[in-house]
Amino acid sequence: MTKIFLKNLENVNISQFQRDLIDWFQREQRILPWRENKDPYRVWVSEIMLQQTRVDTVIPYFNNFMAKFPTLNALAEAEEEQVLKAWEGLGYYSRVRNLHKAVKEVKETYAGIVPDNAKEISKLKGVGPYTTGAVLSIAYGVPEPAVDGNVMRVLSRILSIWEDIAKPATRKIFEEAVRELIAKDNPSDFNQALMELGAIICTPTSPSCLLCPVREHCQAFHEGVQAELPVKTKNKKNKKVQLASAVLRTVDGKYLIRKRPSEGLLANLWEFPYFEIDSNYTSAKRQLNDYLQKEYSEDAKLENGAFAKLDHVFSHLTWNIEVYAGEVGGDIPQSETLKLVTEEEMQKYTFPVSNQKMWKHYKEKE
DNA sequence: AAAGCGTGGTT
DNA sequence: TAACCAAGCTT
Repeated sequence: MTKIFLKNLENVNISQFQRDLIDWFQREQRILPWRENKDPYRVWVSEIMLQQTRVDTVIPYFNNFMAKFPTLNALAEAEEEQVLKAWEGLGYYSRVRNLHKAVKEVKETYAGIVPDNAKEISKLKGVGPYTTGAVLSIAYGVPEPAVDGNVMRVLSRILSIWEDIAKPATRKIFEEAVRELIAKDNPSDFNQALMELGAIICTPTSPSCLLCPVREHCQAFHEGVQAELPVKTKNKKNKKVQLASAVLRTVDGKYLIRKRPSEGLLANLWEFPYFEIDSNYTSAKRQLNDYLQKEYSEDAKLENGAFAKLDHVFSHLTWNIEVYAGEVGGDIPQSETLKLVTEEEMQKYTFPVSNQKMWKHYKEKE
């Protein structure tokens, strides 16, 4: 495996490649809020937010997050509830729980200074191989690889590497390639330039090779096979799950919400109670009614038809949800994970987008 | 190694 | 529409 790309590296004029790439980045890079300075905390937060998430989506979240938690210590001292709320709608919520935990660790163990070496920073929760390299190179100028999907795509084309980038083991091949290619005098711009190139020129479909600053170094371009790279095996189909959920209101206008478990899907977020439908049983409404009466209240009463049927697609499964409205008594025993709240109080809690969709339909129905 | 983990945009 | 994607990490 190693020999494949080392052989191809012989075809690259490395110092010229570095100059062409970095010159282009310094000319053409996008103006982004996390590029205002190289505060390691800001770089770190941006890298976590950008995991599997588009730049345009991240920008407003990043600005809001920095306004609320301007420094590492501010985030470390914040309440979990506030931190999760700042992430609401961004997805992959374990990212922010891990970040919060890691920032506390840095405050306690490293006096609030983000470690500047791989050994220490990679031990932090949520900091994997990519984020380690990104923070070290961008914030501290350490020549470490930061191999994300962009970098694998770009280098698979430049070096004509045909390994399957969907396989975890493949990342190491690209890390070794970057170690050979990286500009030791400017690893920050070099790593960012590889990613920027992947984001705006060397795109997954129809790359803009005629605008590419390094096309003369690109073996896939010379062979005309850029459209066939990178090699990436396909994902499996999503599993579909049928759910019935209920917006339950008391006579004095409070709504029943519950907190999800601290691990797994949408951990620690709040939601309207739901139930997974057993298709071998009777109607969804009957099942939901039985479930609600058993779990929460003897007198939960559902309206007749579902007021909404909606699909919510996750990365690995799809919820098909029937949503019912109903009424409950106000004497339900509340706890840390079960509450009756007014519409206004609801704003403090963090809900997944699936729940926000239900609420939107509910309000439109009224 | 492979599966679990969100969301919104594009094709 | 369904599939695929977008600056991955954990278990």
